[in-house]
Amino acid sequence: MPELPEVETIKRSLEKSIVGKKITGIQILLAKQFQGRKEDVLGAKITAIERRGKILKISLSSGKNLLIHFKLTGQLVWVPKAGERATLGHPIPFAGSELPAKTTHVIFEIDGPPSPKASARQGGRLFFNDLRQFGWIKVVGELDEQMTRELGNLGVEPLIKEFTVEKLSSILQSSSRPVKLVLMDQEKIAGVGNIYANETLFEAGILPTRPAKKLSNEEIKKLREAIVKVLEDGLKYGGSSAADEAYIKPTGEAGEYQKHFRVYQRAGQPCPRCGTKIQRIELGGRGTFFCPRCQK
DNA sequence: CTGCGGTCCTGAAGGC
DNA sequence: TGCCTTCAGGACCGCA
Repeated sequence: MPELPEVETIKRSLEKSIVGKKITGIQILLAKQFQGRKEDVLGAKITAIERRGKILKISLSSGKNLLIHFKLTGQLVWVPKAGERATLGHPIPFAGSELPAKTTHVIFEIDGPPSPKASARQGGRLFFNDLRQFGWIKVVGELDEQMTRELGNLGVEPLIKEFTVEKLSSILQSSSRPVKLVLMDQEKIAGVGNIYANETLFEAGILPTRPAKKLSNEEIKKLREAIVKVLEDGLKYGGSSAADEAYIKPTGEAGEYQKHFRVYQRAGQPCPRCGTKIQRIELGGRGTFFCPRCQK
């Protein structure tokens, strides 16, 4: 499921392939997943791509932005126009299957400007696929009501310097909820979901059920380092494409971070550190994995 | 503030 | 074989 490292990977990939190009067409195959007016998007140039928490923001020359939330199974796949693909040696689209797929719900047609550089002018199609249909694309203006609703309440970005021990400490001290739920609260820390919360707590040696405000200063310090390390690892491996996950990069390639899971979806298997069986419990309705010996 | 259950949705897995 | 039930999960909503 796209969390911070996955969305950041998507962002970096699309920056290379579609920034500077123009949206020349949109096909909306499932209306509920595209909220806004087509006219605000058609004919606009893509000027920038950013990420805030788990949300992707595509800025347009029209002054509007496309906000995209992938939720559990959303994907963006970029397929350059046939013919030019061979020239670039582009990887296989959509893990080998045909697009549009049954799960394709929105298609953007994108053309590049005249340019001496092949990759800069190459047009193609950007497919928004979403098996579970929980994701969404919203057209919003800078600082408008929708934009504020979606982005305004997000918490601190964990990979910027403002995410200090003091900041994390104040976040944790304000809640008696289990620390894992606080890590996953988007209004506290933006971008951490179930996978990275589980892996982070293993890395820090802290039980997911511990009341947030009861962590010691030493534990808070370790937790901050663990959050940063685990998210950066996720990013290094291009995100995680686990067995039950739909995440792929816009090139159609899988991420590799699932090969480095130490607790997530490893119930019953030995802890990589001490060999004790990894346990699974439910916390806030989510599968929660931990080593009962390494995590205190 | 906190937790709980329901909602959206589909494919996989399990039961018989 | 085939039908039926159960379940996972990000974010949100109503309720206790």
